[in-house]
Amino acid sequence: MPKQTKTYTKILEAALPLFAAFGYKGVAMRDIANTVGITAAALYNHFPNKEGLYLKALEYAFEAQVVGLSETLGKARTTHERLTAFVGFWVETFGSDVILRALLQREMTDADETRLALLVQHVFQPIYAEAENFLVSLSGRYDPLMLFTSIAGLVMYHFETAPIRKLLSGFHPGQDEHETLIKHVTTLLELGVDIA
Amino acid sequence: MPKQTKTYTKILEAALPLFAAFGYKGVAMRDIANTVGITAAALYNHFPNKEGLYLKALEYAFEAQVVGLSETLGKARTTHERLTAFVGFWVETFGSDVILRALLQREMTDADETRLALLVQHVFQPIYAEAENFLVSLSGRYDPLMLFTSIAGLVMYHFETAPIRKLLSGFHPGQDEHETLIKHVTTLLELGVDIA
DNA sequence: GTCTATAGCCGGATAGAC
DNA sequence: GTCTATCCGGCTATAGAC
Repeated sequence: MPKQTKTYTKILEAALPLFAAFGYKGVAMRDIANTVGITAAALYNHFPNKEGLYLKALEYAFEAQVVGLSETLGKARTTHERLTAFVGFWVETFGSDVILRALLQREMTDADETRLALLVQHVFQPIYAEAENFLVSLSGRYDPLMLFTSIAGLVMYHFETAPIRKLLSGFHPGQDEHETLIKHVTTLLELGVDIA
Repeated sequence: MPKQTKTYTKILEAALPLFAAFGYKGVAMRDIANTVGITAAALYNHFPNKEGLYLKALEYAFEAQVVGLSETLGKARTTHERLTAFVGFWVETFGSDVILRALLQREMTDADETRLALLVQHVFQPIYAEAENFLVSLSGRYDPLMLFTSIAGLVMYHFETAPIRKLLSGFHPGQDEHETLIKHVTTLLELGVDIA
């Protein structure tokens, strides 16, 4: 199983959108092979089995996704800027990459031990580590991990519920624009609901 | 296909935890049948096919889940009490019912048109309709649906990320207690991050 | 490294006896 | 309404030629 062939990468890149859209069981080895332009049997020259292919595809999708957070946080001077940068990071990272977001969502619902560890190692732990100081500096009032989860959830749930909100009575397309979302979340975090 | 037999309900109740845990494709008709104590063929006396069974199971799980929200909101006198009640509603409804939450999560990632409509009709639209006035009264500053999504996300993302957070460095078991979560979310909503 | 062919298994669904 | 038996299609994975 040579790892650095061009085909190897082509397979991963063909597999990712499929797994993201239809899930592990929803994708057949034939589907991936067809997309690449080879037969299913040829896949086994590069990967031991379907499970192995999927795992490598996940790693490939997740690695090097967290670049730039500490830079972005460092550049920002005021707390307001840093908060906006942090919220913006979530919105841009997962708002622009539908595949990454879908994979993440599927992994969270399926909750396989091995793959969750991968997800933590490549995505959540690095982000959390870089953000922890900032989170504490934001407010000593809150548990850092809970605040982390809350900010992430504020952003991510808007994406997760997008197909649902389209059907709700209060929906307006403008709600899904990145700029609007960033502003909404940062304002809510800074000012709260502002009970009179 | 008689609908009111006892077996009919027993099938749905056997199927729901299976679908919640393993997803639509992860559950075989034989699995459901075995759990009930009949054979797979017998299932077709009650449902036209697997898809039909799944749809009825979803309806069964979702209907009458939204009881009590307007009562709860009505009882609360101060805005603080109403906010706590609303957050508490999310936490209790979905925090105590793992199956309901898993089904919801799976439906949101798979995003089938027909089933999303079901979900909106039975779950989200009723809650949103009952909460809209309250949301506007909370703060005129925010778009009601965005605020609705934000509050829901604050709660739900803590549940969704539970398996992940267990592996993160800042984790502490107390973070998963309902009381802690309610307090965290309401405080965050009322006061924000409190930038000095 | 890719192909064709196929083994072997599993899952949905039906037929027909009871 | 449930059973046994079975069909059929789809899927993973392997064997072996090129």
